Amino acid sequence: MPELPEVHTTVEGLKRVIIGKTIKAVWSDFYVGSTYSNGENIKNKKYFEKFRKIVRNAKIKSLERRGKNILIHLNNNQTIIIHMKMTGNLMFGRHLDNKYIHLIFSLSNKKYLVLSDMRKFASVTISKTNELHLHSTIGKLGPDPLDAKFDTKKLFEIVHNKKGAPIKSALLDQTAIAGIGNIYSDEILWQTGIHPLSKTDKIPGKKFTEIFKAMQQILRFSIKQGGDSKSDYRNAFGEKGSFQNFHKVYGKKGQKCPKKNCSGIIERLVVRGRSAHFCPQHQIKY
DNA sequence: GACAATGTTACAGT
DNA sequence: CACTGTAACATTGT
Repeated sequence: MPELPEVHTTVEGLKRVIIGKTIKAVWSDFYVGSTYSNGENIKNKKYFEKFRKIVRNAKIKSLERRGKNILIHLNNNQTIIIHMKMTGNLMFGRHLDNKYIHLIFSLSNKKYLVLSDMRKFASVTISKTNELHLHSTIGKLGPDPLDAKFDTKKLFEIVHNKKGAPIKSALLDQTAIAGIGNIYSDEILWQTGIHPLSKTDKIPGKKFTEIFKAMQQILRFSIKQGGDSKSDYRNAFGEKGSFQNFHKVYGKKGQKCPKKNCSGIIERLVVRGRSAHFCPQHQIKY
């Protein structure tokens, strides 16, 4: 599913083809049959009509990723905010070959920007560009794991201070660190030998150097692979990524731990309602 | 027809 | 108050 590397890949792909284009028309059936009729989201028909008026004839100025959100900045001080959630895919010019498309922007070059979403969990909202910091989710996002200003010290301050919380939950908390989801949190903890239920304030300080390194290395490696397509992820051009071929623990329940000289069998447990995959042999519970 | 999938949030609990 | 855990919700394929 789209986490930081997948959203990054989508945004970089779209940058190449939609910047400078004008949005000529917008179509959506997201609100059809939706129970979300009062939401601040285009699943609410009234909100969609307002959204359509604002974006029509606006020019796409730039694109940006914040956490797992795609921001499309327009030239009228408005920014479209798209969160793909589990099965969303934002793609360029593929509106005819997919029955899960629920949002279409017609662009000035006769091409299309489309949002495909089998589960229809995606959210699409709009905000004034200079008021993004007030947006309900964007405004609360923690620092980005790949931000040049982010370092081990900051990671320690943020995560170690979440007293009592399991490390798995802390990594998934978008207000703490923005962009890590279930796949990458499992992989980071496997790599660093930390049990997902370890309390953040019990993990030794020096371990955070390892966590920081693993976090950046794994995310960067996945970006190089074009993201993870174990689930439904496709990039802006409908292509799969290949990080799923390098999973060490995610989705590997019952299999032998791939760490050298480790004989553990991968287990799965539920933390904060989410599945956590780990090796009970080499991942230590602090 | 129950269940699973995951990010987010409302709410209950410590 | 500050913080965490839990349940529920969005929806549909299996």
